[in-house]
Amino acid sequence: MLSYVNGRAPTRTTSTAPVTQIDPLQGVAHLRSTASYRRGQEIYGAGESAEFWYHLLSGAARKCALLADGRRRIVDFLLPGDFFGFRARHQRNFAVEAIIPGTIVATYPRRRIEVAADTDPALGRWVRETAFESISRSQGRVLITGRVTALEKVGSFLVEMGCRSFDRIEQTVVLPMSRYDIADYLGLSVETVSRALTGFKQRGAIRFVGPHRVRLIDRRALENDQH
Amino acid sequence: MLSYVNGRAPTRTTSTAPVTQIDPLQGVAHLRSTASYRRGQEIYGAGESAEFWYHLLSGAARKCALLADGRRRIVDFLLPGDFFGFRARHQRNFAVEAIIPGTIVATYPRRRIEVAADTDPALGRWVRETAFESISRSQGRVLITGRVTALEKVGSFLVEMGCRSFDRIEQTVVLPMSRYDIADYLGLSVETVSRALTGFKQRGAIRFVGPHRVRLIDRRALENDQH
DNA sequence: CGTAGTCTTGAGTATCCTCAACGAGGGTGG
DNA sequence: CCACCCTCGTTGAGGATACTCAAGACTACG
Repeated sequence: MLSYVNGRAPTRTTSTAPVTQIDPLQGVAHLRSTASYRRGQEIYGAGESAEFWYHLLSGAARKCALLADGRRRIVDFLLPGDFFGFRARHQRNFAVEAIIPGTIVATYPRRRIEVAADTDPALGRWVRETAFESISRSQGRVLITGRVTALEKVGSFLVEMGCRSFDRIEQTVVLPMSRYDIADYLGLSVETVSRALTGFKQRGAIRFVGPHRVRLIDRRALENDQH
Repeated sequence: MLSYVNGRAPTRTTSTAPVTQIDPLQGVAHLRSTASYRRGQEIYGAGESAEFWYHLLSGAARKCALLADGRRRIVDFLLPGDFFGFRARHQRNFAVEAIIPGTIVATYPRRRIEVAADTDPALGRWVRETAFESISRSQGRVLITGRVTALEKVGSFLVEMGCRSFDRIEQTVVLPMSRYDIADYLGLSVETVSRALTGFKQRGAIRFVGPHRVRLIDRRALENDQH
């Protein structure tokens, strides 16, 4: 059984810390406020009005949809550096929850950024670029979840995480989410995910350094489905 | 076996036709050129530099990725009104091919739109909104392809197409793509797609008016997976 | 009217899900 | 400090689902 800690009221602070930031955002840094979230805490909820854009600074989060029958479905994992919360219409379809305790997220008021972008072409371009990146990422994800066999799904998931969440010091891929989350994301059962991982381990394609740290040994074995 | 007609050189014409157009694009209408594509013809290819933005005016197209092992994977279907080709980096990951003979696509030079957007805030906002719509659409798609059973996948695919490709006159959903394309898109085999459709038909949830026209009778039966 | 591609249906098999149980780790309270 | 609980992760056995292979019916188009 999964537990959802959905307490609100994050520890919000007006940020003046010199976070390494992309240039175009410097001009609107005074609009930013950062907040820290506990494990399982909601960053924004489905049905909220889309008044803010978000920038995940540290930790990790999951973007979920609630299906009509009550089941949950993870649509995306958000990692440090990711922007999210872009929304055309005024209401949100998804909820975002922190996975890691102490996940830090920066918040920008949408309308005020839009206004600023009207007079600052560089900012406007930057928002567009960021949105385009988000599109590319989203479509790349379809290539992972759309794979046929479980081994293919898990394998390409590991490769994707290897690109997005790599610890250079320990030379390992960090999987901050639980096996349940991975299973939900890939449309598999937990057991199948676990079995696929042990399968890769036994074949020497990966090596575990704790359940949430993996070293990718044979990347080709992860991408090709050689049963 | 599928056939791919990949001939290039579409029938390109500088457009002055009074197509119904969204306001913000009026200012850059002179930059537009339209082209007609044959069935299977490539609108743009993987590896091309992303110099244009596209607007599908009539017909239908599929966005595909070529996997390392040579297999193809359909990532998206493009229907009248859809914008595509947004890309952050300079090279494209996907190829787009026409599905319907005589598919008409409008093309806008990316850089010149960007320049125009620098001085026209409404245009800049419109591009952002369009990109955000594309993100929402892409994530909604994950909810379809990420469903567990084949019936769920095919059912929610029909519902989505019911929203996107509805013929008001005949009161039918138009499925311009082949069963093979649907199967590829949903990550199923052709046979399974066919069987799921027959299943829905026999249960009275849908009614066929030719293989590419469906009337949705019981929408709830398509969304709920009641085996 | 013929051909090629598309769509449907059938039978057998492999894969993945469900149910069940057990081990490991982290946090809390005695 | 240890025991306990809760969640997470892994492994096993059995059964349902979807894939593969195969063949026939239908459509579109020249």
